[in-house]
Amino acid sequence: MHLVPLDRADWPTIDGHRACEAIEALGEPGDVEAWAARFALLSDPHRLAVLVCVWRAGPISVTDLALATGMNATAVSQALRLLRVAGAVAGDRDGRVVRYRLADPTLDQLLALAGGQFAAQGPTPSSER
Amino acid sequence: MHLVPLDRADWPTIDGHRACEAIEALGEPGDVEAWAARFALLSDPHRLAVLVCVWRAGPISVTDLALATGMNATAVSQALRLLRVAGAVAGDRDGRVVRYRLADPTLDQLLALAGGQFAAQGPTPSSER
DNA sequence: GGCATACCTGCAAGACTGCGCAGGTGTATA
DNA sequence: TATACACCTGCGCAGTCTTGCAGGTATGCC
Repeated sequence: MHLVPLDRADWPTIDGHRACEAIEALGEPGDVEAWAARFALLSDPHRLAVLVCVWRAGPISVTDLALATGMNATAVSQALRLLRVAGAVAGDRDGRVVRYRLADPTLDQLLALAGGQFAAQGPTPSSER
Repeated sequence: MHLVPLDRADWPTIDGHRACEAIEALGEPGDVEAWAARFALLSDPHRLAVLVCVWRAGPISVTDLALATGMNATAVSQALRLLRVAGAVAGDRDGRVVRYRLADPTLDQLLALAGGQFAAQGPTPSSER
């Protein structure tokens, strides 16, 4: 059960089988990188704030997001661009207003896991909206 | 229901109530930042790889982590330092070997959510270990 | 048609982060 | 006691990311 690549075959080891389990756990290299990219999307406080607002406050405009987060409208737009190209959010144009909504179901689960601790503890008006 | 801070009271808005909902969703400012920090921990592919290995391959040494991930042992140690001060992992010394294990239960859930798609699809040895 | 509004897009400055090297600490072995 | 090993810790460099400004595009209203 030697999953160790040939170029690392002579590297030192403590528990060889543990290393093999670890390699197995990593699966395809691309998978870890893809998830790291997804987490990177949530790693900036401002961007995460925007995303939480989009998640909980439904389809919402850039202007209102700026008001809610206290950010510059340009910064909000910039953050949304990243989220958009990553497929996290999608915008629907309504006249000259663009309202953004969550587009990635997995992100919904992720935010729910976090939101269970920082959003639901607040004065939730009526269940889960 | 005006949750808008006074210094933003004159900012433009599209749907005022949406902005209020968004502010409500954010809760305490510190909460969002705390979660952003948590996500930032998982945002680096190498660090995430280390964390996944620790998560799935149980208590494992720095040397074996380096072998599994293909990283320099110093880089692994560096990554572990960040994870350690953040409370994500903890190390148990056994002679001159230090074996690391997951220390944050919330991270376990987070990784399970991601792992359900990149780790469990591989040849899972025996259920969930 | 002309103007104001809502939003998007380059560009450059600044800050931040991760990596590798060199050196140090603690532990087991001869 | 002396040596080898596993790991940890400052330091400097390179790469990346975030931000703000200036300018552009698209839409609605007069």
